[in-house]
Amino acid sequence: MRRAKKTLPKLLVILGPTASGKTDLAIVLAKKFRGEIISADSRQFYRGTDIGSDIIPGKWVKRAGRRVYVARGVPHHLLSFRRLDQPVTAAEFKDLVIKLAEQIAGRGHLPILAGGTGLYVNAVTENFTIPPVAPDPAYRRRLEKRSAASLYAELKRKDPAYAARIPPQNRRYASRALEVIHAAGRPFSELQGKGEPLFDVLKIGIRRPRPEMYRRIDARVDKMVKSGLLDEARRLGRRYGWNIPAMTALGHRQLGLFLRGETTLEEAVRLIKRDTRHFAKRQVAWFKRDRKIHWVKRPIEAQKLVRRFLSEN
RNA sequence: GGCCCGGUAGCCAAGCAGUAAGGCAGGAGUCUGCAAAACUCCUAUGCGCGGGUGCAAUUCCCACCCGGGCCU
Repeated sequence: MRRAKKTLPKLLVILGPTASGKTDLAIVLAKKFRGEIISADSRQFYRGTDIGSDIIPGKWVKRAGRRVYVARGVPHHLLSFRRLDQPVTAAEFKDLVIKLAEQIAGRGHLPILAGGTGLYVNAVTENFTIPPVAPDPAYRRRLEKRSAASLYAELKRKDPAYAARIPPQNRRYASRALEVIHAAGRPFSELQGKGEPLFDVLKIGIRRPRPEMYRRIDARVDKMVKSGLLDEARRLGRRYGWNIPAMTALGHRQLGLFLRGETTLEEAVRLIKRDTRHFAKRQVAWFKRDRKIHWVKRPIEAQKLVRRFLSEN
């Protein structure tokens, strides 16, 4: 088992709740260890969301015939590469990261996966076997018309094991399960699994005291608003409407309330802060149960961990 | 000084004799193709204070304290 691990490519993962300083830490480590950063923030994939999803400012440059986004001297991947109305799913993300990490390692660089979308990170690091059933918009639309109770009843009949694991009120989980069962003809729970590890992973998490975390979030929201978040939201709303999944992004969603005249600007900003705090709390809950994460408070601690990680062989 | 209204969790607030709705904030979680999403659970032996009347009071009565309004 230990022998098999040796042959795995190394992958450094930087994670933590929003506004915790992941980006800065990832850059420090990238510079120190010749790394390239892959974003694991599900909102940074989309073009035109620079302010709202806090995409690091940089520029596209040509390097060895490829176009690369370089910020603070470090190559970044999976930023602004997709139209807002063409969602990047967890499954697609997983495949993209595997490919990118391979290429980066091939250049002799260290792939650094940095972001706060726990599910997407785990899809890679835990090598999730995601049931190969693409979202079916027409089918989903049909399910949306039904009550949670009705969806749950059907799920209970077709996949009792999965039904037992979710609350009856969660239509989204029930819907996806039914969608998979509908397409694959097998219970959802039987199609989920984990494969052998694809990478030799070091997970580093940044943790801050709750009050500090909340202060940083409030400050960042104010900064975003000053930087033109409202214009960005208006532009995206005009172009894509307010109903596509990606417009549930923090910031754009709440400013949409204001732009549609449903609330004041002040209230919308308050809601962004509140909802971002709630989000950060959920991220913390997600990461908390991952025993593999090494929690650090300062970059220097992370450096030590990475140095040791890279010298193991 | 007199009269009136109000004082219920950190905040807003319903209840007004039968043993404390709800919302917000806060906390704890769930999580395999929407995840910055969706969803679950927890949070007042207590209703300004002290008496009284009831089998029973946050709910009725008396006095007091505090806030607001009106009057002089």
